[in-house]
Amino acid sequence: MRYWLFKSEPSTWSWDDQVAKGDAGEEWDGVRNYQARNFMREMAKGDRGFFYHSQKDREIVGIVEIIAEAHPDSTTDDDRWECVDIKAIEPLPAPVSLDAIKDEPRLKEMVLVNNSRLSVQPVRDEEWDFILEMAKG
DNA sequence: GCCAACGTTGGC
DNA sequence: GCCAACGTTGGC
Repeated sequence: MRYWLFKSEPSTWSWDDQVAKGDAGEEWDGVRNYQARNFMREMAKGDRGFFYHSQKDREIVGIVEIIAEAHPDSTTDDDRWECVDIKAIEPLPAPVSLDAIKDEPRLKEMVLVNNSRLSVQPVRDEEWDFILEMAKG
């Protein structure tokens, strides 16, 4: 299983919105960036991802699971753009902030730190485990 | 609210 | 196919 990170501005689509969709989940649509799309094409059903609130909050708030692999994005007729479906699994015991991640030398290679504008990104196994430890406090 | 970084678009 | 212009994202 691989790990990922999904970034969303909470005023547009928040963790609470995602939770409200339940097991039915929701398309991660609206991505118009090739790098992000390519990562979504690599995702497999059952992979997991962090749900990150950008802008005002800047913290990882929950865990999601990929429930449908890449398919055409229903919000556009442009067939270049695809998306996966994800569902909320559980919130983190405590959110892990961008500041905390940046303060942690073991996470300095994270895409989140080095390419802040990429909205869908891979997370290494060791990064995933370490962030979960941080969330447990 | 500003601005740096970056990706995309389109003219040539 | 290059590159300038432009638009968008997101941290600060």
